[in-house]
Amino acid sequence: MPRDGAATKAKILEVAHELVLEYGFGGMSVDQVLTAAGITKGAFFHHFKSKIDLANALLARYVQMDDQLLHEQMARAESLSRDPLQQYLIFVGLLEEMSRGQSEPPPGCLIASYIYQLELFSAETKTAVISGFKEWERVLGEKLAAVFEKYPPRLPVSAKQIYDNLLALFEGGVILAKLYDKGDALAEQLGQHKNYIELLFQERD
Amino acid sequence: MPRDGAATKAKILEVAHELVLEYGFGGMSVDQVLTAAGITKGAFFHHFKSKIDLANALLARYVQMDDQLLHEQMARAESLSRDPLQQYLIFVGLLEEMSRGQSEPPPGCLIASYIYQLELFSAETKTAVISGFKEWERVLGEKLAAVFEKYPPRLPVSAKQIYDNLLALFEGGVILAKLYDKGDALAEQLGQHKNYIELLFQERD
DNA sequence: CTAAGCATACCGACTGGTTGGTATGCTTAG
DNA sequence: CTAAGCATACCAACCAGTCGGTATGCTTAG
Repeated sequence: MPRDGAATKAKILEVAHELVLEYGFGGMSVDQVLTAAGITKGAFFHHFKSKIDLANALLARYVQMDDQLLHEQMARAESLSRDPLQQYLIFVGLLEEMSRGQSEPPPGCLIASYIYQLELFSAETKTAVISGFKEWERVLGEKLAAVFEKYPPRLPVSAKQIYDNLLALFEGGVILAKLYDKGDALAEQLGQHKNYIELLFQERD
Repeated sequence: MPRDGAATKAKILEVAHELVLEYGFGGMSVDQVLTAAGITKGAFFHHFKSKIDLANALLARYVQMDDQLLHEQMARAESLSRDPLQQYLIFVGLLEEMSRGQSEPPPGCLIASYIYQLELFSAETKTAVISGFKEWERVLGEKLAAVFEKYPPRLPVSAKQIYDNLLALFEGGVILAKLYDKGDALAEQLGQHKNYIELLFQERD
C-alpha cells in the first residue's frame, strides 16, 4: 500500500459528497465517512481539522467542478455558433444532453443541500454557499445581455429573470429527479427552458 | 395553566417545522425543539413516540396544508373563469400573488428538505415523501388535459411536462428565495411559468 | 354534592450509546 | 534521521429515549 495522502483526501471528499446528498451534512457522521472511505479517525483528522472544515472543502470542490463545467460547455456552444441566442440554446442543450439518461451518480446539488441546513454552518460557509453561483450569473448574464441587444423579447422579461429561470429549473429538476427516481426529469425541464427561450425570442410572422 | 394537549402538540409541530428548514432533520436535536417550544422531554415524548414519529407527523401536516392550499386556490380560479387555460393561469397567478413580497415565514418546502436527507428515514416515510405531490399531480393533470383538448400547443409538450415545470419552478424558486434572501424570487419564477404557458398556447396571428 | 378512581398532560433526572475531536505512537518513503 | 501519513485508544459532550412521579380535571358511585 503506497502512501499517497492526496488520494486519501480525494477519497474522503468523494464518499462524503455522496453521504451528504443522502443524509444531509447534519445527519452524516464522521464515522460513516470513515467506514465508507475505509480509513480511520487519524487519517480523517490528519486531512481535515474539523467536520466543518470538511463541509467547506466539499463546497469549494463542488463550486470549482461546477464552474469548470460551465466554462467547458459554454466554450463548446460558442464554437458551434456565432449567434448569442443560438449559443445560449446550444449551451442549455448540452447540459440537457449530459443529464439525460444518467442515473449514476444519484443526482443532487450540494448548494441546495446546504441551503436546507444553513444554520448548521458558520458565517463564512454561509457566504460561500450564497455566492456559489456567482460565476454562472456572470457568464450567463453577459450572454443573455448580448441576446437582448440583438433580439426583442415578446414579453417584458429581464436577463436576470431568465438566468434565474434556468437556475430554478436546474434545482427543481434535480429534486424531481430524486422524487421520481428518474434522471431524465432534469433533462426534461432544461428542455422546457429551451422551449421558453425559443418562444420568447421568436420573430412574429 | 389550563391543560390543553392539542395546543402543546401544535406548538411542537410549529417550531419543529421551522427548525427542520433551518438545520435539517438530522441536524436538529429534540432538545432544540424542547427549548424552542418551551416544554420538557416528558411532554415531547408524551405526544410523539420517537423523533421519527415527529418527522412523519410534520410531513403529514405539511402535505395536508399544501393540498388545502391547492383546492382553495383552484376553486377560486375556477369561479373566476370558465376557460380551462384561463383557470390554470389564474391559479398560478394566485400562487404568485401569495408568495410575492412575503419574507415571513422564511420559505422552504419540507418535501425538498426531506429529499435531501432521504436516507435518514424509514421506508414508509420515504414513500410518504415521494407521494407528497400526488394530489397536485392529479388536480393539475386534469386541468391541463382540459387545456390540451381545447388549445393546440405551439410546441410538442405533454401535460406532465408542464405540471413538472410548475413543480420544478416552485422548488427551484424556493431555493432561490433562500439563496437571495428575497421572497420575491419564487413569485418571479411563477410569473415565468405563466409567460411560458401563455406563449405556448397563444394563437398564431 | 362529594369523593374515589382514573386518564391525560407534563416534569426532569437519568441512561447507554454516539458524537466530534484529541493524544500518542507506529510505519514508511525520501 | 525526519516528517508526512495513518492507526489505536481514548475523552467529554451530547444524543434520543426512559422512567418514576406529580398535577389536573373528568367520570361516576354513593
